[in-house]
Amino acid sequence: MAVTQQSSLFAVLRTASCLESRVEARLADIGLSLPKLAALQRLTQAGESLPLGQLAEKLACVKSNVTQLVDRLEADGLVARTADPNDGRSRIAVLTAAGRRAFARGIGIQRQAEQELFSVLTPDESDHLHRLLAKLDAH
Amino acid sequence: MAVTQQSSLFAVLRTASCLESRVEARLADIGLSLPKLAALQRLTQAGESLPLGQLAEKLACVKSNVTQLVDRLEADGLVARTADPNDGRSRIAVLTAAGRRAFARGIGIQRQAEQELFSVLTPDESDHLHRLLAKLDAH
DNA sequence: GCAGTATGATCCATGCCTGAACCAAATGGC
DNA sequence: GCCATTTGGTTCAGGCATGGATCATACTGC
Repeated sequence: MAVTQQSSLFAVLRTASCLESRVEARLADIGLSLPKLAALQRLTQAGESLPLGQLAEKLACVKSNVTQLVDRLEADGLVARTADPNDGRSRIAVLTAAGRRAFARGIGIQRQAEQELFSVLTPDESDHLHRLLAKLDAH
Repeated sequence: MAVTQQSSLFAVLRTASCLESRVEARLADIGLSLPKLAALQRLTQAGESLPLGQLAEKLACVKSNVTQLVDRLEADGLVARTADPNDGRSRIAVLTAAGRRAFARGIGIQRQAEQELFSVLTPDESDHLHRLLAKLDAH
């Protein structure tokens, strides 16, 4: 008899939160979270510093979120806020030495976890998944 | 040249949050959210009422979360807390008339949104997606 | 029956996210 | 140069999630 197919929407959401929490669990070992790691990554990619507004853009979130995220990262000693010489309103988040180390470790953990979690898929399947997801994202 | 394949992990997470926010946006029109709708659904499925602990189990979340979620639903007038005659510790969440109406409307919106969002996939693609996601979930 | 333990719910602190209100600094038109 | 507007950030209120502490009630062994 036919398999009762569960909601596609919830299938995607469940898988996502499942993957997310497994990666988060590993990152927690070094005091990082996925949002924190993402912020550190953007900063690294941008050459270690970015005005908060641009960081918000790259993280595709609202500015007030970045304010708080950087607050937490600053409390952790991973980034510091500095003044923007060209614009008195702007504040620049810059990676600290500890931030660079945390990012290096975090990105390693993330890649490792990702590889393990997705090792159940063949390269072909992985490709196919990407194509399907891209279709869903479109517009 | 080869396409630089983006992280599979982030591809899944991005698609999920994208789908989620589009459904949430529609639900917001009637004052619901996905977590609230999910709670109403469990209650409906269980015959309109459930002890909070069991609701937490069905929602696969922690009890303290349900306490707050039911607080909000109660404030919205969609559920009410009643005593459990068999157990003085237990509190039972029961759907109100407004809760039944909200669930009926919400589930309609959700199904409609889901259908629209997944209409970009053929039934075959949808099947395949399910299989891939199931593989990722597996243990 | 009475300790001691289990359990159901809540409370509190915290993380992450949003949108609205706000403020100070920059900018553009005149 | 000055005022109105725009822009960068923060603040605040609130939603949703977690884990740990707490409390009252139930249960269990004796």
